Amino acid sequence: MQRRCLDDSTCPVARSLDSIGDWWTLLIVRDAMLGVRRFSDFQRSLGLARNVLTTRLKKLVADGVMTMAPATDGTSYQEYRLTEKGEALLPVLVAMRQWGERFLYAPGEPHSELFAIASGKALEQIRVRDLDGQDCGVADLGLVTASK
Amino acid sequence: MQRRCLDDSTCPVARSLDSIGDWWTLLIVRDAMLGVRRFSDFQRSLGLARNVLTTRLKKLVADGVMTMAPATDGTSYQEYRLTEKGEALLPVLVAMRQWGERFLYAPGEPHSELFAIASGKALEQIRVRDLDGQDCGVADLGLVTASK
DNA sequence: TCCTTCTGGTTTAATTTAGCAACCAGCTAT
DNA sequence: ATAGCTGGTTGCTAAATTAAACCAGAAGGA
Repeated sequence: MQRRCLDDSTCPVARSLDSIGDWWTLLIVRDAMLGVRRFSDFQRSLGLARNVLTTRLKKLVADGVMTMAPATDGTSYQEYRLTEKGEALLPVLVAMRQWGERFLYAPGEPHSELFAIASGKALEQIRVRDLDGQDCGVADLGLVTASK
Repeated sequence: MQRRCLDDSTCPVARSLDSIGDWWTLLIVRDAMLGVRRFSDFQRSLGLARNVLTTRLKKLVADGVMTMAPATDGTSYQEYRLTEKGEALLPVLVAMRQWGERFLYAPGEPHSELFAIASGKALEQIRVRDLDGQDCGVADLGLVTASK
């Protein structure tokens, strides 16, 4: 009995979850975006079991979300870095972060927040729009099966 | 030994994952957005075990993402619906969908796609921007701890 | 050089979760 | 009335998660 595999799904959400839906995986990606690169730093930062971290990193590398490369700091150790594919998960993490900020914290409760280094300003709220720029809610959307 | 609970984290991503990071949960929310409301319809659509569906729905209701209400079709059964909080997960699902569309399908491979019913047009690519409207990549962002 | 610590894991064992099938009581349609 | 649907629950097994111990190679210090 294996956990259901969704990597053949025709729904991109399901297929994405097959890559990044595992427990801990998105937190590893989040940390990687903040500059964490080394095995022990991930482990310290997240506090997860080392063997689990091993399997998660292996899967992320196998899926092309991260790469393992020799460290750039002179030591003969290695580091894990996000690929372009991995960095492209930024909108997912930001959307999740904004949802959490809005619904999961009491007013005044402290939480971390992203800002743009260049301007020092906070981020715009992510919205779903169609190609005309019209905001779309759940009720405004339909689903088709295409093959582009 | 229980699976790590992250609902006290100061990072909104972690706290969000505590609500919606479980296996199957985001797929249930996705189906709910497409109009699925009944227990057996979720089960048929997703093909997950019924006991797992039960615990997922209970947690979603407990977390305020969905509600259980008497069905509107005259029968005395019940239906599960997204709350406003649940519908607010749309950007998360769209971001995940767009990531999957871009990286997880071979050219020409068929997959489902969202469109705006009003205009018939597809969705704009979700981007991360600061309040000036400047596009931000991973390297352009910093993290602070605030308490708004 | 020797000793200690850090790194990046692997192994083992205990606990929890997921998947499957069977079962069941209360509705509904025929 | 009766057969099937609905919305579960229960019990079992396989797999995943956890924590803790262990380990070899590299780095750093005396």
